[in-house]
Amino acid sequence: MIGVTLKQLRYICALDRHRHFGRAAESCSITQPALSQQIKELEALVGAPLVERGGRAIRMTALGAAFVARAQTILLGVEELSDLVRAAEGPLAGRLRLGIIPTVAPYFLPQVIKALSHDLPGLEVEMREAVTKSLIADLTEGALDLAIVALPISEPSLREYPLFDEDFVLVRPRADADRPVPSPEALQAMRLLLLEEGHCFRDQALSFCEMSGPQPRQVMEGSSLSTLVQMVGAGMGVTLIPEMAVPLETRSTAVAIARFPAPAPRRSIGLVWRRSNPLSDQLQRIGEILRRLGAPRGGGVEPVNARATAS
Amino acid sequence: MIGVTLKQLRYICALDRHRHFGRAAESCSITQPALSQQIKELEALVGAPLVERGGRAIRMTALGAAFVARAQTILLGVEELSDLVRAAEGPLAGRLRLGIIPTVAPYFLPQVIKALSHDLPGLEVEMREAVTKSLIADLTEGALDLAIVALPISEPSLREYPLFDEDFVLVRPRADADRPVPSPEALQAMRLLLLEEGHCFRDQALSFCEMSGPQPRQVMEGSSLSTLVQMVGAGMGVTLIPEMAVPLETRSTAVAIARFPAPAPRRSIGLVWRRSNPLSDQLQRIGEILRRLGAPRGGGVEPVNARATAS
DNA sequence: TAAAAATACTCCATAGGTATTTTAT
DNA sequence: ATAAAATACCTATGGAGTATTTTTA
Repeated sequence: MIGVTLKQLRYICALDRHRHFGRAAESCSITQPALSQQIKELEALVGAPLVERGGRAIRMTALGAAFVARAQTILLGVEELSDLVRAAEGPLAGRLRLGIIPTVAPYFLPQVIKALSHDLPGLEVEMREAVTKSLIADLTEGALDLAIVALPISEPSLREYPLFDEDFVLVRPRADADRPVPSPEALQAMRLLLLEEGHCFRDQALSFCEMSGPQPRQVMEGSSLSTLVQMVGAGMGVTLIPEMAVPLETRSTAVAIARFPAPAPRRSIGLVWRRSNPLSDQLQRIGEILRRLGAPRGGGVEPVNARATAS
Repeated sequence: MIGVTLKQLRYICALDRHRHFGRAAESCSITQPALSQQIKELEALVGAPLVERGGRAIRMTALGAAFVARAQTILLGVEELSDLVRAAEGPLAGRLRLGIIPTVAPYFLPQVIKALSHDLPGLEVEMREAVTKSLIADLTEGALDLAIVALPISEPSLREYPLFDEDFVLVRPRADADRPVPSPEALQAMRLLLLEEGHCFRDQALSFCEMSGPQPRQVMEGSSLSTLVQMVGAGMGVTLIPEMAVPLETRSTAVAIARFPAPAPRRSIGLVWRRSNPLSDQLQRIGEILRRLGAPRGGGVEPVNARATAS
């Protein structure tokens, strides 16, 4: 493929994303004819069409799709060249694109920001909050440098770095505070409030209750832990939240917290990043800094009744 | 690293290889000032020197070396784009750069060439004979598409495809033809003729004799199996050769062949190629074609005394 | 007929060439 | 003193722009 240019690869990838010459061109900050020309040139080099022009909508040919897939990894490699340069500039500095899942963000992020801005003052953190699947996709595509998620991810191209484990606790109406802590089986009979599809925390909670199958259950959905706790306060059911969420979410609501006896449901929170990222060593240093923070304290508002029911 | 071009990556890699602006430029078919310009431009983009200019000899900086390493994998990816296109053109056609180890080449290659030119007439095979280490290096660098070597290689980035296993046989002076076949231990006491360092066959033979350590032994070296057999004929000692070499190497020499009783020393011959090679499926097809050939027959000149001693 | 891509052409940025100077051994 | 790289300057290719035509749903 002598003669291809990185520009051409960028253009065909943009075209693959937008499926539209005009918009793809715009995304590349060039005009539509310029992009058309380069695509045409690329197809001439390849000797075969990469794009199916069909009036309204365009599609990639089979070869085109395969071509784009490879082109993307090449472009990722090129992107990583700049990370290489940054890595050589000594202590991690510049922009860090950090992803974090919604069930961790509000409770852990403040400490993360504080620790990083203290230990790595040259670092400018760019945040993105999204569910695991979306974060992992962004990571592997190079749109993100680092993510805080629940482990394990088990993606060979990604490096995992555990930070801490934490228990889940039960949130129920304050009126139920003195009742015994329900077993997983008992939980199944109660109206369980859960996050909507896509949140890993939802799956973790479900697996604790052994409700992994698609059986119809007394389940309602909320879009944030905060909402769920409010719903519990309104007497709509019970829910699980991670321990780190306790201080923030149970401040002034009519709910009670109860710990489960061992084996309590738990999750492991950690960092993930591309193994191929030249900043890998620096990212591990960030891991060390964050691990030193330990788990966000679930203490503070540690409710008395929790210990009462547990003992 | 917005703004880098593939040309610049090619140039810095050439400079890394040649350590000389003039010759690097020549290898890229441009003039020295043109290359100097592009390197300078690249260093401006990076914001740091990649090359240490030291009058006579130049060196890469630490960053430069790391940069070149990544650049090479990027360029390999680009090379593979053309393989992708070839793969889409249906039956394997065009140039195939095939490597093969010296202890297999003379005995197996004729059949390989014959089979490939029959089944894949569009294929133009480009040969390179070298020891395993060199072939593997060329494979991973993309200078070779496919290699015939002794397995296993155990390189994660390479795919292995076994073709056949074959025994090693003992070659000794014809005068010794009626003696019993020596045990591995007995072999250690004899003067064993071996290939020079680097040939995997040497190591395999040594490991059979359990002479893997660096103990001083009665060992002499030759540079080809043919030479070794001639030396045996001259009464200088004994040697091992793979079964496939028997017909060609023992035609008119005063040597006798003896098979070892089980467990006889063996080797496994197979293909290796880069997993990332887009031609992977086609290369496997080649594997299927070659596997159908079976092991090159050690028959033909199968010596009588071999069976005599074995029974 | 209307939206979208291709074509025609023009321009300018820049990669690369030649000639020369600077540098380091 | 000499080999090697940098600099100066020029040229030409080709990438990108504007204007326009062609295509097809």
